[in-house]
Amino acid sequence: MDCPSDLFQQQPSQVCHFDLYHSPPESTSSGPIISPLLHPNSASQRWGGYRQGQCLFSELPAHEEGQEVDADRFGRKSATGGTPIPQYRLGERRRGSGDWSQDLLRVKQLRVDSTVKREAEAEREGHRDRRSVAQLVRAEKNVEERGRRKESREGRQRQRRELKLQLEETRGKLLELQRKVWQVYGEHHEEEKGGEGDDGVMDETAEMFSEGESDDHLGSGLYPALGANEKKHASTGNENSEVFPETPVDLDLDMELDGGGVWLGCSLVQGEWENIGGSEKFAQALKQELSSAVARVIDRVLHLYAETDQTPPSTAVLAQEIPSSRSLETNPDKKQRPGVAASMIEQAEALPLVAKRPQEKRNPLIQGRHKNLLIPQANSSLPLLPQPHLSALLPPRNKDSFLPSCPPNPPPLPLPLLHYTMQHLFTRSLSSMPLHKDGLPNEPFMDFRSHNPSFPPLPLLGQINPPLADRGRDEGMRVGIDGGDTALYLGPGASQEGLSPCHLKKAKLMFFYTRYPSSSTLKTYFPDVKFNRCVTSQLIKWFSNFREFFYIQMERFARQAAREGPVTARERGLRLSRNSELFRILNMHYNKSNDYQVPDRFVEVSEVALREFFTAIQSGRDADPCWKKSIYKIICKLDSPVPDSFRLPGCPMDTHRMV
DNA sequence: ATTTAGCCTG
DNA sequence: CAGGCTAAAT
Repeated sequence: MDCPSDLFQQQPSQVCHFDLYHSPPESTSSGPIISPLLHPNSASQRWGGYRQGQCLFSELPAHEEGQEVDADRFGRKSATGGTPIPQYRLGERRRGSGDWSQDLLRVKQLRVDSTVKREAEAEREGHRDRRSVAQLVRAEKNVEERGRRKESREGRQRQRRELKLQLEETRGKLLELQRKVWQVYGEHHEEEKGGEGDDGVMDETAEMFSEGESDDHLGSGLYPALGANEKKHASTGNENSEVFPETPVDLDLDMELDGGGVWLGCSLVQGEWENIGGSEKFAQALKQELSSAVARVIDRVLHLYAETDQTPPSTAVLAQEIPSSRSLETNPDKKQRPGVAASMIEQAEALPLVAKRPQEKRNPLIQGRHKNLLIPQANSSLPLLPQPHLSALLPPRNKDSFLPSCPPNPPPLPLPLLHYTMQHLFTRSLSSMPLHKDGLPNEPFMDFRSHNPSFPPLPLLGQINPPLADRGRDEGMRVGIDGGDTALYLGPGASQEGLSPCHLKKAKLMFFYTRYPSSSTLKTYFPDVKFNRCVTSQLIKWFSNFREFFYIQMERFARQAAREGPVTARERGLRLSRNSELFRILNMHYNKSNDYQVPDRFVEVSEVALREFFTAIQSGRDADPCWKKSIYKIICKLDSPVPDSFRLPGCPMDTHRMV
């Protein structure tokens, strides 16, 4: 199956023009952008029917056309409508309603009528036909004049509603998609190990939508409640009955759920992510698919709005659709679509940040093999966190292989900013999915709680609106923002080609947690960066430089300690006090503004490094040209998960440390 | 062939 | 911190 984004691009013509009177009705049904993609079996049919209805509406007053069809088929009902039926036909009808031959005649007559009408229609389109009966044409025209005026009002409203509906439906689809993902993942998860994470996925996915849009019907507590379906059905149905009472839109949710091919069809085969590395694949695929698909859908719908209806009401409709109940700083950069786009962006930006706050629990001390004799007991609470590198766990080029037709950076669309915002929306939500149960560096919060107790949690603040963050979290998987812990997110809100000083700062802070981030980790933690080869290697290089500095300092101080007196060093256990010169230097380097509290974990890792250097030097191992390698090996195993707060764009700031 | 670590240099 | 380079891994 093709990737959604590709399919989107294959139907650009559907969304371009939106002429109420002249364009073929197909152009009005640009709405089902995503439906056919996600549910190729059901959606096309549904929308086919829908489209037909629209066609009737667009070209003629619906009742008129409908009755003409009826008349053609049954003969009888023809004269009851508003159709300008010539007098003789009415007379005919009175005469012999039961007469078969009369009926036959009438049918013939009606056929003639409809032919005439079509000709009139053609004339309106500019193809004049001399043979048309002048009377009929005139009558027809009168009706049409009236009809058109009505049409122009109703049509416009209807168009708006259509779009609204389409948006609604799209949301519905996506919710279902999320739901499906949850199901699939949940099953998979239970089969495999059971345990943590399922609800986290659900939360994330549910939140992604419930927070992002009108809360009234898609809101809190949606998952995994079964009521979600009914809820959505109800709301969509109501809107439908208001707009198209005769054609309720059946969302075919059950069918879709049974489809089984939604995600697996997106170039993901279940077996592919049923192993450790596969989880990451799956998360990546999920991100890619969802972000591109939804962003495009929203873009297009908005685009249609902007194109077809620039009058204030459209804004109102959309605003109504997506109540921006959050107080936000207005973002001056994002005004390219005043009203519509702005509200969308605001809404997306206002998404509560997914802050999983680490629990302040001490993890068991590991007095393991790295415990040097030099180090007193009191010294080390250093947890050995064997954290295999993601890169080691992933098959090479995994990303390319499972998303063959999806470019990592989809081409820009009419509303690039919005697109970006939506990507962020999904990046934020999905990147927090607890897919890694075994504590990979990419999955911070699960392990962060249990393994990284000493460092004060780093939740988020920023644009978050607390009430939203509090919404609907089961099991305390994610702890919202609570008052004490405040880390601001500052910095760029938009995607960047290159890396900014802000990113550098963030990278340095990240170094406190991970000395050897994989490139996929980096991509996860720099969602506001447009990654390409250059940027990726630059980031890698940064960390390489950080390590270099780190190891140089370690070696320097180890040598110094060895020089100054091994005995003293042994007595003091080579502790790295926060008052020490070494600490000061490290803090200066990685946390220049000193607005972030250096995690204890980093201090512990530094101690290990210092010790290793010290003992290596003492034992003369440093004569070996590659004596450092063994140390590097040790240190690279000590990476800890980066807090979730780093997943957000911009620079994390620990306001605790503000002095 | 590509990616990445590490070293050296400026 | 970036650029160039090599080596190793993939």
